[in-house]
Amino acid sequence: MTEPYKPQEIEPKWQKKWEEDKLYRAVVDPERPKHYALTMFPYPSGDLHIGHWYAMAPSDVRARYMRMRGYNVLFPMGFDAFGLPAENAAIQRGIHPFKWTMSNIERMRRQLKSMGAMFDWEREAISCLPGYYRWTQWFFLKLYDMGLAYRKKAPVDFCPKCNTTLAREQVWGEDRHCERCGTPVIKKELEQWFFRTTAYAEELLDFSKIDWPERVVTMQTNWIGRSEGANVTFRSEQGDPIVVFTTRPDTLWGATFMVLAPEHPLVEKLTTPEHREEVEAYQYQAARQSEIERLSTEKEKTGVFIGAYAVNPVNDERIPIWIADYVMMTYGTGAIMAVPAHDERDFEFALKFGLPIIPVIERPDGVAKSFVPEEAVAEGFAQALTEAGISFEEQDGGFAVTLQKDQIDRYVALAKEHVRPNSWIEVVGTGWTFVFDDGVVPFDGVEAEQEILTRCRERRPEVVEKRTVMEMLWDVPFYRDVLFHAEYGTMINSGPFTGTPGDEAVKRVTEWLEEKGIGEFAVNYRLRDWLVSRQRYWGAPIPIIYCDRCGTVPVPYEDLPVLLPEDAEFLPTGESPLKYHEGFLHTTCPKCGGPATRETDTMDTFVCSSWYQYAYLSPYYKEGEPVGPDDTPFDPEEGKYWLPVDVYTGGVEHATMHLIYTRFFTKAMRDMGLVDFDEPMIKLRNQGVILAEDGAKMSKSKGNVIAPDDLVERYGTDTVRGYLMFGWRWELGGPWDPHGIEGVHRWLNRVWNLVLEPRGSANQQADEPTEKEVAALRRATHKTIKRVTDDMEEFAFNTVIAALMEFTNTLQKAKETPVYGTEAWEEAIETLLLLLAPCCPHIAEELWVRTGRPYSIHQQRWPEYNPDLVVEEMITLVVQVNGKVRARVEVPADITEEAAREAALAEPNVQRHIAGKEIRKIVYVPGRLVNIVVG
RNA sequence: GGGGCGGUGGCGGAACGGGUAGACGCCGGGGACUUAAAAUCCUCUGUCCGCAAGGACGUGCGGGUUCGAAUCCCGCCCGCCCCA
Repeated sequence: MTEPYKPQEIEPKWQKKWEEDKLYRAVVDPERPKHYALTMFPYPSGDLHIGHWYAMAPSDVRARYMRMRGYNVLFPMGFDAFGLPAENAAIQRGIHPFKWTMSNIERMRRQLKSMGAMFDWEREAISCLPGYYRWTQWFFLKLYDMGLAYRKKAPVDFCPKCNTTLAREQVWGEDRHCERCGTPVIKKELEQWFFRTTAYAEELLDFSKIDWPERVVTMQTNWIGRSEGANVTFRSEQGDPIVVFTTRPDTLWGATFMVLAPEHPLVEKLTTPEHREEVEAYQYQAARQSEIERLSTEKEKTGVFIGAYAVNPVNDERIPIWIADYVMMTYGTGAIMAVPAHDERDFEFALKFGLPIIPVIERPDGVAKSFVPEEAVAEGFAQALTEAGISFEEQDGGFAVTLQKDQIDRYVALAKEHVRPNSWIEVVGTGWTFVFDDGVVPFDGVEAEQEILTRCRERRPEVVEKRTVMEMLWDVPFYRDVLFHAEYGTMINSGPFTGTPGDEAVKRVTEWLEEKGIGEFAVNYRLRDWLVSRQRYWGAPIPIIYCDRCGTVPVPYEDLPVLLPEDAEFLPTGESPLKYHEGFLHTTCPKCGGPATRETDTMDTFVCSSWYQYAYLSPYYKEGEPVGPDDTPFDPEEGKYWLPVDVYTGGVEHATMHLIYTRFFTKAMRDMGLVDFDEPMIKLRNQGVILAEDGAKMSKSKGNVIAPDDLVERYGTDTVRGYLMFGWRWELGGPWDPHGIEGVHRWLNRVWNLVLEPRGSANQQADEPTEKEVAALRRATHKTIKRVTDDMEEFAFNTVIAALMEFTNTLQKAKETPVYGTEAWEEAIETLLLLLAPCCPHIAEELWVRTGRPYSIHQQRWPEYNPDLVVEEMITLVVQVNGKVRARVEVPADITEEAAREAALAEPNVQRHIAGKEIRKIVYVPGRLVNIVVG
C-alpha cells in the first residue's frame, strides 16, 4: 500500500525547506527578464480571512507561473499598518497601537506563510515603522517643495458638544450624530493639508499606457469628471464679481436667478439684515448634512433668498440670489447661474419658490401642446381644428391639442378667431404663445411673463395666487412633459443669439463671452484635491512646524523621521493625543531657532500605500542615515531593474481611491526625477468577493466567516489554493460552498495515487502499446499544456484546474493500458506535476522528488507544447439537417469536403430527414460540421 | 435618471473571432468492494415523450439577421456595481 496523501505533514516540511534554501529570494539579475507581480498588501486587522486568500493565492499562482516561464519574479508582501482600528483598540483596551499592530502582523505573517506563497520575506515592508514612514514624510516634503502639498481651510465634521473634530466613521446615522454623545455634528472649517491631485487631472484621464479593466477605467474617468464649459462672471448689484462655471453657456439668457452654496464666502457680505436670521439658520442645517443627502435628486429642494440681487451680464436682467444646499462649495466655483427652463434641479427649485422660468432653447422635437377648456372658445373650434388638419383629443372638459412646429402659426390664427374675451389660449412646449381676444403675447422673457400674468389674472381670478406662468401651466397635467427639457437645441429668446442652432450655440456664445470680457472657456473637474490631514495619532506625522515668526516651516529632510512619541495617552476625547503631548508639540523653529509647535495631524493611510510598491525594492532604505531632498526613497539600482509593476492584483473597491492616489504619486515622482515612467502598474486585474454560504457578505457579527486556518488544517493548503482557483470565475467571486472544496481534495488524492500507486495486478503483463495509444496520450499531454498556458495568461484559474482534472482523468484510464511506464507516460506525469506546481506547490514538489526528479520543481521550466502533437487524427463531424443535429460521424481529420458530404449523407438518420425533399445547399465547415439544407 | 457589468441544469461554472450547449466539479440516483460504515472505484444525471431507435423543447423575455445564434442587432424584464 502506498502511503496516503498527508498534506499536514508534507506542507510544513516543504515550506521550511524552501525558506531555508531561500528559494524565493528575488535579487536583481540583469541577465534575466524581470517580472514584478504585486498583490495589494493587507491591513493587519488580526486574522487573514478567506478574502485575503482569494486575492493572494491565485496571484501567487500567476507569479509562480511567470517564474517557471523564465522570468526573474519579484512578489513581495507587507502590511498597511497605520489606521484607526489600532487607535480604537488603544482607547478601548489600553493596548498601545504599536503593540496591537505588531502582534497582529506576527500572526498574519504566520498565516501568510501557511499559504505557501513565493513571497520574498526579506523585502517585507511595514508602513508604521519609522524606517518606512520617514520616506512617507520625505514624500510630503517633496510634494510641498513642488507646490503639490498645501494648506487651506476645509470643512470637517465637528461635534459641538465634545468640542472636537470627528473622523468620517465616527459620524453615525441619517441625522449624522456624534458616535459618542449623540449630538448632531456640524461641518466646521479647519486648516487642513491637501495634495494637489487636480494638477494631474488631465493626465489621469489618459489610460493609453496601461492595461486595466474597462470598469476601473470608467470609474476613474467618471470620478475625475471632466466637463467643458465656460466661467462667466456675474456681478452683485454692489459690484462683487460672482464667477459661475456652466457647461451650458447657450442657456445664459434663461438664467433667472443665482444660487450660491450656503458656505460661499459672499453670502456673509451680500445677505441683507432682514434675511440674515433665516440665512444663518439655513447655513447651520446645511452644514449638518452629508454631500450625498444634499445632492440627492429625490430630496425636496430647500433654500432661502438672501435679499440681494445680481445682474445677468448677457441681458442686464436683475436676478435674485439664493442659497441652497444642492449647490456644493466644492463643485466648480460654489455658485451657479440657475436656468430653470433647462436644468432639472433648477426647474424644481424655481417651481417650488415661484421664480421665473423662461425657455431659451427650443425643443429639438418641435412638439407644442395646447389645452383649451370648452368654455374658453366659441362654438365651432373643434370643427375648425379638424378642417385645418390639427389633431386633438377631448378630455377633462376641453380639447387637448398636440401640435407640430409647422402647425403653430395656423393654430394661433384659429385660436385668435375663437378665443372668448373672458379666457385665453396658450401654446406651450414650442412656440410659447398666449392668445387673448385683444392680442397675442409671446412668452419670451420676464417682462412678457408679467404681462401674461396680469392679463390672466384679470380673466380668471383663481390664478391670482400663481406666482409665475410656469407654475400656472404646471397645474395642467397634459403639459407636464413639455414644460421642461435639458437637450441642446436652437436658441430662442436670447437677444442677438436667437436662432443660433444647437450644435454651434455653445461655441459661439463662449467666443462672444470672451470677446466681451465677461467669460471664458473653462474645463471643470469633479476630482478634488486630496485631503490628507487626519486628527489621529496612529499615522505618519505631517512634517511641518509652525513658528510665530517664520510661519509654516517644513521639517528639514535630515531631521526625518518626525517620530511618533511612544508615551502618548489614549483618551476617548476624539482628539489626537499628539495635540496634548507636550514633548511632541513643542519644538524649535528650524529657521530661527525660536519656540515653535509641530503640526499634530497625521497623514491619511492612503499616503503610505501610494508608494509601497517602491518601498519593497529596498525596505527601510538608508535607515539610520540622514537623507536629503536629492536622495531617493529606494535603491536606484533595484528600481531601475524591477520597475514598474508588471501585474497588480486586488479588489475593485480601490478603483477611485488608492488606484488614483498611487497614479498621482507616480506622476509626481516622475516629475521629481525619481522614475522615468508615467504609470505605476502596467496590468491590473481585479478579483471578486467570496460571500458566505447564504450569499451574504461575511462578517464577524453574523458569524458566517470562513476561517482559512481551519480549512488548511482539515484539507491542506494545496486544496484550499486549488479550490479558490476552481470554484468561481476569479473576477466575480461568489458564495462559499463547503462541498465544493471536497472535490478538489479528492482530485489531489487521485493525483497522489496516480503518481505513486502501482497499477492494478490484473494489468501486470506489459504489452507493447500501439502507436495510436502513444499518440493519444501525447496528444492529451500537449493539449493540456496549451490549455493551461493560455488560461494562465488570461487569469482564468478555474479552467486551469478543470484542464488538470481532465488530464488526471485521462491518465487514470491510460494507466490501465500498455502505455503505462512508457516514455510518453513519464512525459505525461512530469507534465502534470509541472503544470500543477504553481497551483499546488507542495504536493507537486513532494511527488516530483518522490519520483526521483531533481529538487526543486519550482526551479524547473514551464513545459512547452508541440503544435504537431496537438493535432487530432480523427474528428467528430456533426451532421445537421436544416441546422438541427441529426448525426455525428467519426472521420479522419484531413477528410476532403467531398468525402465529408458523402459520409454525412450516408447516415441513416440523415437520410430519414431528407427523404423526399430537395437538397438546396450543403454547408461544410472543415473539421466541424456538414449542414444539409433541404426544402 | 445616466453609465458599466451580468442573467446558461438543483448549485459553482465551461463553450477559440456564429458551428456538437452544459466541459470540469458539487449535489443527487444506482452499483462494486466491506460483517458494517467511512474512504475508494464504476455508472447515470437539462426538461418532456418513448421499451428502444429516436423525437420535441431548452442559455431571462419578445423580435430580427443567418444554412446555423448562449454568442451578432433591436426592444423589454431582473440583479449587482459606479455616478447622480
